[in-house]
Amino acid sequence: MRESGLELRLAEMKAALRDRGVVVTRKRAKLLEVLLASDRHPSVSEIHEGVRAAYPGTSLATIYNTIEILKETGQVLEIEFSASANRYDGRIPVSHPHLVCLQCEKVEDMDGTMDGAAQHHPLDRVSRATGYEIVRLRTDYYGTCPECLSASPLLSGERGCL
Amino acid sequence: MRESGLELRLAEMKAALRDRGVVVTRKRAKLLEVLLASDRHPSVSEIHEGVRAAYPGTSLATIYNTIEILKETGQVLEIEFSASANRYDGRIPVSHPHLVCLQCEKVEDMDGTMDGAAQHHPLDRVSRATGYEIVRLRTDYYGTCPECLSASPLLSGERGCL
DNA sequence: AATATCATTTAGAATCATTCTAATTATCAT
DNA sequence: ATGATAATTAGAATGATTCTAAATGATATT
Repeated sequence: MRESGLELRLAEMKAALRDRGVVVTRKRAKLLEVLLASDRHPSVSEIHEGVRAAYPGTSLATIYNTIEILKETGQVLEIEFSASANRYDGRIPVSHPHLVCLQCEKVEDMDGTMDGAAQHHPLDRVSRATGYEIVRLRTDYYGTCPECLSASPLLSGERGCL
Repeated sequence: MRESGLELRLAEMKAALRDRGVVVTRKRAKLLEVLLASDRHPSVSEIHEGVRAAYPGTSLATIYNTIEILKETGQVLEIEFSASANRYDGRIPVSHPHLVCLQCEKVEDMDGTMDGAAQHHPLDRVSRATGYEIVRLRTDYYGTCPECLSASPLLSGERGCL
């Protein structure tokens, strides 16, 4: 995503918070920046560290609180894991596929050319077909990333820790 | 799935455990039965209750231990949730799409005619395209099931607790 | 049958991410 | 300044899962 895209996205998130009636405090603004700063899909504690770099006193609760508001306003996509911390995508806050490395816990967006799943099964089509009111879709591929594969090729076929 | 299919599946799971070198104790056999008994995708505590109905003294640890072995042998599919207990699919232990109700926490297999995602993106095709060694795929649709919708139609558009 | 061995099972403690709580602090309008 | 409201905090509580060390059970060998 281009720089301008990120700027736009940042403005969008701030606007969404304001519309929601909450103040975009300096800590919250920093949180948004940290969230958008990388494509790493950071966890709450990574975000916490990032915010604390600027505002050392920041509590974990503030991160959780703000993430909760972002979730409620549809401004962040939560990627849940039961065996490790949840990860957050602020750049693209709607359902889209990911690649998850079970060794290093990297979470990547899957290349657009591959992301057929979301296209083939738009939420409303599934809603009509099933009678559910579908609000989101999770499409994630789990395995070992190229870096981890070359770091220890023995990993082939094993299973990881996520 | 027909009764014979379940019997077959049960035998398959027992064989897999024996091949692994672990004993299919009565408690473990009961666990497998409970796991296969419904299409509810039970949680560990539901399984625990089911096993305790037959063997009251059974500890939670036994359920977790055995589920772990089943996971390692590819005999159960773990559907992870961070906000509530994981759910387990012993009937179809390979990646396939689910419908998840955010209100009542029901987890259903998605009808075969809809499950295009797994077909369109076989794991090895994604592996080739990404350089990952993909071992499984998660494709789950989240929303409100028809029963919950008719129970309280106001739910439309809200978000749930999962 | 007695014993040694090894897997299984157990209760409870430990862990860890997340949520909750109650008190404090900051902000803003009057 | 004052009062009201929101934001933030530290720490406790929660809940699913994992770990631990001891107890039990089954099996094979003698």
